[in-house]
Amino acid sequence: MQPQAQFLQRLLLRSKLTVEEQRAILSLQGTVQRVQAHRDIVSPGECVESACLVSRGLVARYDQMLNGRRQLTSFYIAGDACDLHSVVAPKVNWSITAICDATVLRVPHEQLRQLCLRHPHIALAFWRDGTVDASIFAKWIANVGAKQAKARIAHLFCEIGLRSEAAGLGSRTNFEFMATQSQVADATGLTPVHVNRVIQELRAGEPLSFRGGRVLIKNWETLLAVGEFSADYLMLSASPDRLPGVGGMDSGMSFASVPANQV
Amino acid sequence: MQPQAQFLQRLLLRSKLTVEEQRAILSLQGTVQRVQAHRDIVSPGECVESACLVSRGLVARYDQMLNGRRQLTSFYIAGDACDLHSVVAPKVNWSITAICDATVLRVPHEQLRQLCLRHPHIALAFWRDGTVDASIFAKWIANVGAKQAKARIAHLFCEIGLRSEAAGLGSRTNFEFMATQSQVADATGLTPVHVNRVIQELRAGEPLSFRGGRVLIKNWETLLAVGEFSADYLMLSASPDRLPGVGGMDSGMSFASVPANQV
DNA sequence: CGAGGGGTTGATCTCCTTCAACGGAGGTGG
DNA sequence: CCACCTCCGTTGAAGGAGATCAACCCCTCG
Repeated sequence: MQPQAQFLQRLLLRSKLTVEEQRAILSLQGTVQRVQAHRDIVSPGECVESACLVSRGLVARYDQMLNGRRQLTSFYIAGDACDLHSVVAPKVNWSITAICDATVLRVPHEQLRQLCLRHPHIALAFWRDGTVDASIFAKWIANVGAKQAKARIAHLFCEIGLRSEAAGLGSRTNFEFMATQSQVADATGLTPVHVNRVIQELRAGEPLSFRGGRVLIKNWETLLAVGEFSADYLMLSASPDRLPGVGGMDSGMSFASVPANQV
Repeated sequence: MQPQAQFLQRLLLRSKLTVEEQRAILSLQGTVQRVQAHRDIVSPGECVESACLVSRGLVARYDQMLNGRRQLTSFYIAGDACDLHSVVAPKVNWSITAICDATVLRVPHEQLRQLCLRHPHIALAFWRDGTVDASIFAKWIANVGAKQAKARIAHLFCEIGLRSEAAGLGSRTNFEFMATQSQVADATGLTPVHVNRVIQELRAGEPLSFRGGRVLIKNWETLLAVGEFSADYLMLSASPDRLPGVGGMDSGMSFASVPANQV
């Protein structure tokens, strides 16, 4: 599937868009960029001029401390835009890196701007998307700030599982997660050594296995409980949303899904 | 100053708006609500129908764990909208609470929607505002996940200081912060006892005093260093932004500041 | 074959928590 | 006006979750 279609699919999870709006998104032009594992896509201080749509692989945003310690603040899987907010705030002060070999589509801001100004509902969909991001950030604060190691790690796996499923990349109990234990440590604010021990506990206590970039959750309910996980913050369940138009209803508009090849 | 004007002022820190757009924001109608300290304004599971502009006092968003522990995920001071994203995502799954006695203006989503659809640049300003929020969230993850207690607390004080200054509520080294040590603990993922000890260290080591809801920073540079604080993530320094219009430039538009009383 | 990255294990250390108690300020009611 | 309560800040002692340090193994890859 082409990256634009992946991205559209993701937007449609939460936003209702007309056929015309969908076409506009599908017809975005960008340059495909392959990124090696551990290479940074964006670095602090940059003023970026394009946004990145992840089309393959795993990408993460992180902050680096002076002592070298790094803290991942979010993961982005295929279909996610790791950078969309850069349209309204192009100056970044964090890094985005490829966790494993990845492919991204770089879409110039110029085009996204046009989209936003021509199609207000697309701007709102982008904003909504950013809101989900923020909601995940907030949950991570709670995760890292107020939970024990085992719960943090369990929570992370639950999140990635559900997001992968929603993105059509697997099921919540069996999905690819190309991160090392060390990267999980960076995401959960723990050390690799301790992550290792906890993952062994989780393996022993049945709920999951994590090996070679694949997560297999044997007992979803247990893992939910261990991670104190509640899915609402991902905003996946609600039906896609759209603000009622100014003049009244959206009568006469079509919201059918546009097949990806129809561009 | 009326809350709408405070809010506008905040938006103008980062977004450039025409006189007309500014007027539209100033003419928002809402209901003023006084909230006692420790009372919740929004609770998880709610589907809110209005957004809250903080006009006086201190407000915070938090998550509650099953064991009763709570994690604050952000503070909102006068002028901030603690809830703006609810326009595009009205279902909330966290709480918003008044840290001290506070006054908020509740603006119905209906009006904000109208604003967004009639004035695309306002939608973008709102999105930009949400992006700042997200940026702060991300920084908090790094703060809580990768720093020691002293640095976390120092960082928090730096942030609130700068934000207060930007909002015209004091200077970065002398500002009101009506939180208890216990609430600082909830924000930094520490225990009240430990926060107390660390604050004493900070007092002894000169950089700051924090008593009776007022922070006095005696040595800003030291505090920055201790907290490993870098202000860019607040997006305060850059000049206000505006996407270039579709047709071309913004020729003929006025971006002068509208006096608050001129509505 | 050697190098390097990732996973695993054990021993030790430490930052922070937990538990428990006390003092002071402010508010309330007798 | 004082007794009383509650919330907040403060202090001490003990305990624990996780960090740190240092190996070692396995696999892949050049």
